[in-house]
Amino acid sequence: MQKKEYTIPMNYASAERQARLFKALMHPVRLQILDLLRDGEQCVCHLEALLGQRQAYVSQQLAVLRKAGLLNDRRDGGNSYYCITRPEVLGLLDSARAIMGEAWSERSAPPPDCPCPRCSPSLGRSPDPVMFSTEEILR
Amino acid sequence: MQKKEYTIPMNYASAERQARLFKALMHPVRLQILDLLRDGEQCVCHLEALLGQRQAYVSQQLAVLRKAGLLNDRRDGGNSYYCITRPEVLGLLDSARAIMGEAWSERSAPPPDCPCPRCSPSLGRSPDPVMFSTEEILR
DNA sequence: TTGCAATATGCAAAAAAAGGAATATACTAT
DNA sequence: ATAGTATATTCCTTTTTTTGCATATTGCAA
Repeated sequence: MQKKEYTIPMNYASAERQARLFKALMHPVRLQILDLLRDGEQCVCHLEALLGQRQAYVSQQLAVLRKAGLLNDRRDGGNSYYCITRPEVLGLLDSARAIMGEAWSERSAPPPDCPCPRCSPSLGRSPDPVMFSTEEILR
Repeated sequence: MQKKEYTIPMNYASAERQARLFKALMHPVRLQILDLLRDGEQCVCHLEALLGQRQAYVSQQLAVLRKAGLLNDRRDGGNSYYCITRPEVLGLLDSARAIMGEAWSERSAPPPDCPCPRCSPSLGRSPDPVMFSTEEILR
């Protein structure tokens, strides 16, 4: 008779480390954010516009992802740009979609109304049609 | 000048569906359970022994995974056996491990002290060395 | 400096998840 | 039926997350 082998559970520390990753991914808006960063970095105002969420809210979710080590941020003047540090996580999203079924909608749309210099070099912050001088507004 | 394409976020419903999956995976003990089920179904008492956790606790975590659609249960006499319904989730665990680094320990160990018929056909419930008749115990 | 825009952070109430304990259910054997 | 074993579920308390709101910070321009 052959010696029987018994499986032992993966150690708790490893399980916790993995759980931390999934914990970062367990939030719909955070998943949307990661998905939006697929093709490269985006500035916060852009994400805000695309998601239609309050600024502080988006910033909070970004912070969660950043603290989990999934995002890097880069400051450029007034704007900050976030990008994915571990592109492998995108594979997790794809697997999740495959497992839970149902593809998501098309991935192209009309331009969001986002003021960041990259999105709207003309519109944006830069020239900013001045209609009143500070003095006029303050009367 | 080329028409610029804009990415839209995956719809919230999809994101929520995926989030539900990750939510089920965000718990260390649940990950340990899934890992123990890699090589096929196991009975609850077995899992209990391997994890060193209370029965009710293990049962609760199994229920979470079952309700998330990740586990199937099969009743056989007094015991119930759980198995993974979507083997693809194991890929998620592997990816998570790869992303979070650090391999887990060896996967073989001495037999757990588990009473289920499969583990210990001799030991187990079945023969059960009878030392007293019911009458004797009840006096 | 002052003011404004972009972004981040702190705080508190509400919601959700975790974990313990008791109890319920289902089978088996007597 | 009765008792015992294996497993599931319910209830309750504690801990974490979530999320809105206010405020702080940073950079830039007037």
